[in-house]
Amino acid sequence: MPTMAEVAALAGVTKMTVSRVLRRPEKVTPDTRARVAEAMAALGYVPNRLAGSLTAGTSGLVAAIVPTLRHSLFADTLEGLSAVLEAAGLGLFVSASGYRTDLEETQIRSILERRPDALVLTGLTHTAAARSLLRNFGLPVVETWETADEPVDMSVGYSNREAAFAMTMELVRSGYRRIVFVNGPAENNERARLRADGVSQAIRQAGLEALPVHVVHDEAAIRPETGGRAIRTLLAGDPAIDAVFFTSDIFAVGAILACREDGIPVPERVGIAGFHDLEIGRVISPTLSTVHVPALEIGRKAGEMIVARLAGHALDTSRHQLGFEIIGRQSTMRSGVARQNPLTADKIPVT
Amino acid sequence: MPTMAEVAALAGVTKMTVSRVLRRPEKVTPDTRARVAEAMAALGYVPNRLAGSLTAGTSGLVAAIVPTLRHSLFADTLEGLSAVLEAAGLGLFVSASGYRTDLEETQIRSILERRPDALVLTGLTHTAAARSLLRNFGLPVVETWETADEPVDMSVGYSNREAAFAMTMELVRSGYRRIVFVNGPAENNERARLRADGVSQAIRQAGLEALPVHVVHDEAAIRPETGGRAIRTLLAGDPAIDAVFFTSDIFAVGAILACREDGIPVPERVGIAGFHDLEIGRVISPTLSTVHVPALEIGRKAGEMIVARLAGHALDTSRHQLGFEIIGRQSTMRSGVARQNPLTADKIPVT
DNA sequence: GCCTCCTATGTTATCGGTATCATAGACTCT
DNA sequence: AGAGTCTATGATACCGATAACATAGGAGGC
Repeated sequence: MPTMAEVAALAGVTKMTVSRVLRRPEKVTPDTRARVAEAMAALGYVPNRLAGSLTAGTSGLVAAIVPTLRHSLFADTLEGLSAVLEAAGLGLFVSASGYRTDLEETQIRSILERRPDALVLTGLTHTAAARSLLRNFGLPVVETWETADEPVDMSVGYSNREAAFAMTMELVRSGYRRIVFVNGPAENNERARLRADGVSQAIRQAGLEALPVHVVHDEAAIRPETGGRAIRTLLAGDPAIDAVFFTSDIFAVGAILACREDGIPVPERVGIAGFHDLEIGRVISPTLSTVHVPALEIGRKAGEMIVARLAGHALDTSRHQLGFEIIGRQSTMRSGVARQNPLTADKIPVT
Repeated sequence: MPTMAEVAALAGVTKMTVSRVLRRPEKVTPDTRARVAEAMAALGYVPNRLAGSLTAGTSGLVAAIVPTLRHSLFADTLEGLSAVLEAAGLGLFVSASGYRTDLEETQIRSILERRPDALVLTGLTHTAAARSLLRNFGLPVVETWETADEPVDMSVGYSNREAAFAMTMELVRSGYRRIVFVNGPAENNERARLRADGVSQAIRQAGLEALPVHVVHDEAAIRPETGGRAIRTLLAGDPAIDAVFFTSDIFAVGAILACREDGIPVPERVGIAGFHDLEIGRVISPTLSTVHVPALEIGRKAGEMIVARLAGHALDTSRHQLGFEIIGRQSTMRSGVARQNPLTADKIPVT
């Protein structure tokens, strides 16, 4: 494997000139530049960025930790991030934490050994050790999906509380009166807590009876079947329930399938709403009402924040809140009920 | 940022001893080891792997290039890859090429600068320059999804020809006689060519009339609408067509939706089959017959091959062919037609 | 008790670049 | 023509680790 020294020797110059040809070509005579380029081509020279980064003190690498890649939300975020980073000449290093914060901490540690220029995390739930490690490191960090009151550094997301509030209001507006929210466990999970908050606030504001949140526990295995089981349990326990709002489209789709099997008409007998706006919600019948979340945009924005920070730009955007959108579809669209237009994020009252 | 030298000074030893504590602890007295560990903790020392890699000559990094992350297939492959690599202490570097081989070449070049220990590519379609660059570099390379006759190095995938053949046979078995295959452009695309081959071979073997392949051109924008348009065009042009086999579930789902809108009964009037076994095919009504492809397994296997190679193990598994599965669902299940059980990969005649 | 061998640790050189400062020659200006 | 200023290139040191060899001290054998 040829090194810069060999290229230099062949071109009859020193390493330094070769280095300049690569990173400051305008500082080198066109003539020399050509000779060096020729030598590089002849030897098939590929610069060693490991060595370069060592002196330069910047690796050109951005690391991202997501819970899993098998969820289109996170994949979308990474795609958005990747596009922005690529355009800025930065590389993307990816880790999947499997929703485990302890594992995340280990991963952060091993990631820091590679001296990334920035780190993108998913969610706000990190171990105390991880938080202090990152703070001490002084590395640009973007926490995504949830927006923090006290982020480690920067954050991009949307308001889970407002989104859950808005979707619940949409159910109310569609004529549903006995609404249950199906959520993941709220301990240690800011997102679940905020959504539950938003729902209960909407129920209160609408003057309806607050029903207990139905908690499903196998969050890591987010599968349709879980939603199916949940709705069966709920309707068996309280037949007067007329709408179920799931914290994920995956569950909601499972619920629709279960209702279809059981002959329970959706949206007439029971309205069903989801969260995330996944593709499956668009093709299922009835189509699924849901909250569109800005997955791709979160990634893009995270990338832009990082690029700006690395360029030494202002930090005034260190907390960014993006919009969501309430998508009203068939699964909550009772005929005969007068409805207003679906809400969009900017019409939502800030709570 | 503390360096190894500072840790050494604080612990009253030399850098070399600190280095040993990190990578060969058994070579160091428990006593010294403890003192060094204490010093590392006190300083908040995080080793610099950039520097380590430079001397050690191995970066512990595996790079993967996928067309996009927004397709669950590739995300699944990366997830499988990531899991195996993580277990082996390797990191994952990801690039999205956007289906453009010229961009891929640029990315390969910039990836090589980071001196990864191995590279995972998607597909076999690479520029000549990229191929020779990789060959010269002598880096372990795994080409995924399509299995090559002459891979750059290693490859993992499944047989697109056999899969397309099997699905077509399944349509024949279900009683369809006038079958059209909807494919992407086959020029410069091994995968599309192999699938078309498989279909036409099955048609021939069944003694049916070979209809021209319907080619959709906007492959990069794989969207349901494209499939809807395709089936409308086809049925308008030749009303006797009784089954359409799409090269992607996305298209097939669009076709089902279009048929639903147009009042064309599926599977009675027309059978519809897809490829990939995406989640949407499971929830749409009628459920979609499709070919299950081993996305996650491809990633895992690629990871295993890399780990084995880096460990210096045998190379006898440099080409690996995984199985696929024919999933017969409602969209091709005409009532009244006697059918055998769905085929699985190992029952498929090798063609 | 002396020699050998092993073990824990130290010394030195090096990995492949880049930052920094030095220098020679060309060019401008008076 | 001489002094000052640029410009292109070179020389040197260093980034933060590890490999390879060196060495001191203790254990074991006779």
